Amino acid sequence: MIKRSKRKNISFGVLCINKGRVAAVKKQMKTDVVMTKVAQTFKVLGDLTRTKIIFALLEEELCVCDIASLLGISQSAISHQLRVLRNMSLVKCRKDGKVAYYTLDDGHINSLFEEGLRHVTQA
Amino acid sequence: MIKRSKRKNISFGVLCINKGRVAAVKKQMKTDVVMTKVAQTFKVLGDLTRTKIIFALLEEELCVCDIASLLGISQSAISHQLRVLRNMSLVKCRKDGKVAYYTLDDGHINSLFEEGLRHVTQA
DNA sequence: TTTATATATGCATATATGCTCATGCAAGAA
DNA sequence: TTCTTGCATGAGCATATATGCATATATAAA
Repeated sequence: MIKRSKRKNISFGVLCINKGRVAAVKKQMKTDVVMTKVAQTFKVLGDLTRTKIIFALLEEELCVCDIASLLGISQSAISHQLRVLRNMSLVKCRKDGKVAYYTLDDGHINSLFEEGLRHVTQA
Repeated sequence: MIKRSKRKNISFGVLCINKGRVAAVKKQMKTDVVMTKVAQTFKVLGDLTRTKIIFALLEEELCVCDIASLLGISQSAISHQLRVLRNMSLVKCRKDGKVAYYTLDDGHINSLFEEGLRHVTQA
């Protein structure tokens, strides 16, 4: 049996192999706040239901039951996800009587989403 | 007490309020396969550790322990995440002896990532 | 008023996810 | 050969997440 107790995380003792490169990257690295926001933005777009909602709202202003009908997903599920998108300020809501109409609330989402589509549909 | 048993999902019976809009969106809607790929791509980018890895590799070719050192995250965690990125063909690996060097394996990721950064750092 | 409808939301739950720990494995050093 | 090193990976755990159910809320109709 090989004893492993000696090594553990010596790589953290050595730190890294290419110190120059690591230092260079460290200089360019954004703050944790910025990186967290970037990750959060991608994460919100990283769910099939929300992806479809965004795509739909890219085309038309729709109410909750429209979206539910379009995607074949329960009103509850859509409502829950719309809240997530609202909290991220990606969609906004307009009330017309009992009906809640949703639209995109972020110009950048278009280009971001289309960039994602382009990535997937490339050769 | 109000009885709710009568209604349930009548909204699915009615289907939707704006049939025209829904039909229009349906025409434009991509296939589930495409939408799933889009969502998966965003999901992979939607984790802080992976976001940082991508950013780092945008700047330099790095080995596993470089990345671990740079981000202050264990070698194991980095390795696990690199596998995720490998499985999505977002990074590729070059072996130099015991050392595994990683680079980005997808030109589109640059623009996608920078679009995300732009989204976050806007006013 | 009472009833119906469109949406929102708290709770429970099943599944997914990210990390640590331990260890496997391959390449080089001793 | 044996030991060390850099990386990969499976198991287990703790947290996160997406959805269904039941119900609350608000608006409108009857």
